Amino acid sequence: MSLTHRVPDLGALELLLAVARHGSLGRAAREVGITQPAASSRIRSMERRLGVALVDRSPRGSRLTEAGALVTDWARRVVEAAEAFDAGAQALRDRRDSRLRVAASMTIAEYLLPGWLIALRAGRPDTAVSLRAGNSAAVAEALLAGDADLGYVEGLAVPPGLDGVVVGRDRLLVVAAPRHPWARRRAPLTPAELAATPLVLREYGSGTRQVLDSALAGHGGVAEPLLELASTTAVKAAAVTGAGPAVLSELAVTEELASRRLVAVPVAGAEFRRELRAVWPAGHRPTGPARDLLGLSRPGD
Amino acid sequence: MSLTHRVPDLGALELLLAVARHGSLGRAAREVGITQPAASSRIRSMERRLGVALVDRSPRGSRLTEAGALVTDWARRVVEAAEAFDAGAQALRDRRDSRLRVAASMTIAEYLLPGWLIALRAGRPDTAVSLRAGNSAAVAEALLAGDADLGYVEGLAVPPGLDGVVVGRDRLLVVAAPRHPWARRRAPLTPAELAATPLVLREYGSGTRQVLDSALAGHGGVAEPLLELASTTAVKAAAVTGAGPAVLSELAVTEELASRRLVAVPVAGAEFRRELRAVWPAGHRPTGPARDLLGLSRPGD
DNA sequence: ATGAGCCCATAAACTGACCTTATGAGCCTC
DNA sequence: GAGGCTCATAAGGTCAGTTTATGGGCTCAT
Repeated sequence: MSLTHRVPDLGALELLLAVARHGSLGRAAREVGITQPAASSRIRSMERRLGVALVDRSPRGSRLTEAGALVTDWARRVVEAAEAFDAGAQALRDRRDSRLRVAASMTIAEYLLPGWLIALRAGRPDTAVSLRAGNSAAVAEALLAGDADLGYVEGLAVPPGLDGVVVGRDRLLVVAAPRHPWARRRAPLTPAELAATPLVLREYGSGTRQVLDSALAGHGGVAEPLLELASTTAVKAAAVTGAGPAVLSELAVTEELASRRLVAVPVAGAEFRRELRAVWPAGHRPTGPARDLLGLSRPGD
Repeated sequence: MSLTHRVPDLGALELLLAVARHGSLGRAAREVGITQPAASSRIRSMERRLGVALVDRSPRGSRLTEAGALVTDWARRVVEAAEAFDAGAQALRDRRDSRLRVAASMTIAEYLLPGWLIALRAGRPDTAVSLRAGNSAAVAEALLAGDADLGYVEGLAVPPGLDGVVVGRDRLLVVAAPRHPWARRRAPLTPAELAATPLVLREYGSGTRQVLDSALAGHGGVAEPLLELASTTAVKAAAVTGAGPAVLSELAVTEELASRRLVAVPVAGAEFRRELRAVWPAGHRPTGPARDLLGLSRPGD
C-alpha cells in the first residue's frame, strides 16, 4: 500500500549509509548501536522489500552493488531531510530557558535555519536552541523584549531599534506549470502584465506579499488573487497542478524548478530581490552561542 | 541517541500531512488506512517525542498549531524525499520485462528521474518502469541493443546512432567552503587558475570529468586532483569541510548553496554548461509509456 | 598448516511499538 | 434529545526488530 510499506524506515536507511561508509556490516552495526546479526537481517529485509541486491557480501567485507550505490544516494537525501526535521524540531521544543533563543521569519525558519542548526550542533553539541517563528514585527518585538537573542528577518529594511547584517539574498520568482502559456513565452513579462493577472498567493503572506505589493505598486497594484492559500506548500501544489501562476520564494521552489514541475517566468524591470538579515537589538552585538550561529549563517566573513 | 529515536517514522509523518490536509484526525486516519484511535495515539506519541503540541483538538476537528505548521513543512520534505526514493527504487526493481525500460546517466538518475517517475505514476499508475544507470556509452549501447526504450544522457553531443532532444541544462559549478579564500574573491577565476589548482573530483567522473577536461584543455588541462572520491556526496562532504574546491553539478549542490554551506565561485570565460538530453535509437521516436515519460521530462512542448 | 581474527549467516527467544475493537464523552444540528 | 460528528481511553493481538549463541568461510601470521 502506502509509502511506509515500500520505503525502509529511517533506521534502516541510516544503517545503509553506515555500510556504505565502512564497507562492513559489522562495523556499520556498531556505529548505529546494534549488533551484527541485527544489521545483517535488517539489510536483508531491506533488499527483500526493494527487490534489489544492495550489497555484495564477502568474507572480507561488504561493498555496495551498483544499484546499492544509487539507492544509497536516494537514502541520503531522505536522511538529510530527517536531520533537518530533527534540528528544527529540537529547537522548537525548548520553549524557555534555552541558552540560545532564536526568532525567525517563516521562510528562514522553514528552509535555512535547520541547516544552520545542524552545523551549529556539529560544532557545539550541547547548545540548546529554541525557535520562535513569526513575521518581521514579531521578531523585532521578541528581540526588544529580551525574549530572543538573535533574530532573522526577510524584507526591505532593518526594523527600527535593531542592528543587522545581510546573511543571504532571496528572490521572489514568478512560477507557472510547464503547460501554462507563460512557461513558453519568449519575452519577459512586464510588471503591468503581472499586476493585472490573478495569481495564486499566500494568504498570510506578510513577507512575500509585502515585497510583491511594493514592487507592483507603481503598476496598478496586485490584482485580486486567484487563490489565497494557507501555506507555501499549498501554493506550490496549486501552481504545479496548473491552477495558475504563483509568486514564491526561490528557496521554496529549487526542487520543483530542477525537476521542471514548475518553470520560472522572467519579469522585466521589477526587482523582486529581498535581503535576508540576521538582526539584534541595536548596540548589543551578539555574543556566545548567538555569535556562533551568526557566524554560521554569514560564513563569508 | 540517533535520529530514529528523535524523528517520527515515515508513517507518522504521512499521517501528520494528512491531518494538515483534512483538519481531522479521523479523516486523516481513513486516508492512510488506519483507524481513528490509532491515529490519535500516533499523533500523541509524536507530540510527546517532539515535546511540542502539534494539533489543536476540538470537538469539531483538529487544526495545526503554529509549531505544528512548521513541523509539517519539515515533515513534507522528508516525505517528498521518501517518495523520490520509492519512485527510484521501484524503477530499479523491475529489472526485466518491464513495460518501460529507461537507461540514464548517473546525475539524471540520481536527481531528476525520481521526480519524473513520481509524475508518471500519477498519470499512469500501472506502468512498470525499470532503470539502468550508467555513463553515456552504456546508455547508448542499451538503447541500440534494444535493452532500453528511452535513455537520458548528459554531455556535449548526442551519441552516434541516436536521436534526441534537450530536456534540460546543467552547469558545472566550482564550489568551495565559505571559509576558502575563493569564496571571498571579487574577480572571477580565470580558467588557467582553475586548471592549475588541485581540486576535489569524482573518481569515475565520466560526465563531470569529461566536460571539465574539454573546457580546460586549452589551458593546460586539469591539474592532478587533490582527492578523487567515489560518490558525488563524498565530494560534497570533502568540499564542505574545507578540503579544497570541487567541481560539481548544479543539481547536486542547490541545497548546500541555499544554506551557504558551499559557495559558488564564478569562472570567467569557460563554458561549463552541458545539455541533458533524452535519447532514443535514430528514427524510432518513442511511443506508449516512453512517450509519456518524454513528455514529462520536456514539459515545455 | 594451524590458530587468530576478521567477515557474514542462521536459529530461537524476548520485547515493544503499533494495530484493532469496543466504548465513552463533548459539541453541534435538526 | 437523537443522531451526527469530533477525539480519548482501555484491553488484547500481531509482527518487526532485537539480542544471545553459534557456525562457516576467508586471510594472514606464525
